[in-house]
Amino acid sequence: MSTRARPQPKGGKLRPPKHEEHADRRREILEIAGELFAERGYRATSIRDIAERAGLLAGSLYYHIRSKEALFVEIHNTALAAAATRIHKALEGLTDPWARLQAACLEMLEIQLNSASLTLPIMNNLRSVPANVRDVLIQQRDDFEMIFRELVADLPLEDDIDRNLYRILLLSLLNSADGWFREGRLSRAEIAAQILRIFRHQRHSNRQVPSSDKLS
Amino acid sequence: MSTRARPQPKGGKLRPPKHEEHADRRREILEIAGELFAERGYRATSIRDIAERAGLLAGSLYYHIRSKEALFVEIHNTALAAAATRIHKALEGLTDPWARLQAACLEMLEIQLNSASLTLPIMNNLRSVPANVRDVLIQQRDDFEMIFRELVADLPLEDDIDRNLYRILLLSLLNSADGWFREGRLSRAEIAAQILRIFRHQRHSNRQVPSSDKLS
DNA sequence: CCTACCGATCGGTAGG
DNA sequence: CCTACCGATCGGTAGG
Repeated sequence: MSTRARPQPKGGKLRPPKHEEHADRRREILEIAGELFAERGYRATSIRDIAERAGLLAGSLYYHIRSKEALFVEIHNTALAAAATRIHKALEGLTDPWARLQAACLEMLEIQLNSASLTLPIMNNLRSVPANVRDVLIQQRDDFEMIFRELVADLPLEDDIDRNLYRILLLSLLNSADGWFREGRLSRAEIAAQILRIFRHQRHSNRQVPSSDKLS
Repeated sequence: MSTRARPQPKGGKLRPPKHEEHADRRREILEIAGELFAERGYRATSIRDIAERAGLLAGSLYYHIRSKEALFVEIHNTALAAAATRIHKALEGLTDPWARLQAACLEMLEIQLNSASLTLPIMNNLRSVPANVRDVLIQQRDDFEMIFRELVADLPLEDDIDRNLYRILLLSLLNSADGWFREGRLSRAEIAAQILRIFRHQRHSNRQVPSSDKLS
């Protein structure tokens, strides 16, 4: 009777096993919860909001999840992993360090500005999360930042630029994109290009034209 | 009996009038609430938290404030006004556009990283605020951004840099400073200098040497 | 400024 | 997955 509302294929062969159905339902719930957390933040999203959107009652959610905190941590991890995969894919085949950085920035923008799927912008907004949970999340974010650490390490930056701060500032911009982005004026690709125009500093020349500059 | 705990000067002349005492108490409450909002965000700060820190009971707060929302709006306004004043003061006497920008950045950093007084970093963290309140706040923030609009307008930037986005990115960095700043490694002044090193682009030359430049 | 309370909502649980 | 709850906490109010 729990499957009352869902159409069932007649042949037993076509029906997936129970635990698979259950895993699907769980994934569905994670996705819904992810959207809500991304839209409203941790605290402003109630367990009842999630349940309602998933079509069940608040108490029933606990058949699928252990707690609100565990739910959030799992979503955050999934989102980080998905984001890392997307960025790695976006870098495939690119060798020029500036081109690689620009591609990574663009992909980060797409990720942060798309709250539609599990690959979502929860990376900010951590202040609404209980302190104990936040500590776990921040550590996993550090792992994720390794990608950018390597990207920045490859840049031919002037010596007086602190690469650590450079990376932190860049990531801070990208992670808070949904706070400052306004649809319409500039495309995401144009914004990525602009960001790179600002962050692009080379040891000797500032433009593509390698000429006309002398060393320090 | 409401003044029971506070020492009272004997002579009537030394005691401030009732309405002044009351205004003092109110200011005290605003300051306390401001710190809490800055630390925990709007939603995570309860009226009872504020009351406790101020030494009274939750219900009694409503003798001083109209509502939690009104309290937050008032604090936000006060903070923005104080920040604008501080930045204007920091710019006094400076004429070089890059020096002015750097001074403004440093002052913004100091403001954002100091959650001790009413001049505090509430500018971020707006997602935990109810939507209707947020709209009011964002508009007043726009007024505040005018300072940076002018600072950026004065910069001798290359033509292919979008000054609007340039300002938005810079402000986003500064406003989220308490999210990425780590005490210890670099001083605030050093960070401001680094930010300027990144955001400094001139039409023809990239260094301080004023020579060897021709006008466009 | 306190006492004493309101209705609403929260995360979570027991028992089926 | 539902019914029927729990204790805790929320913003806010009445009446003094």
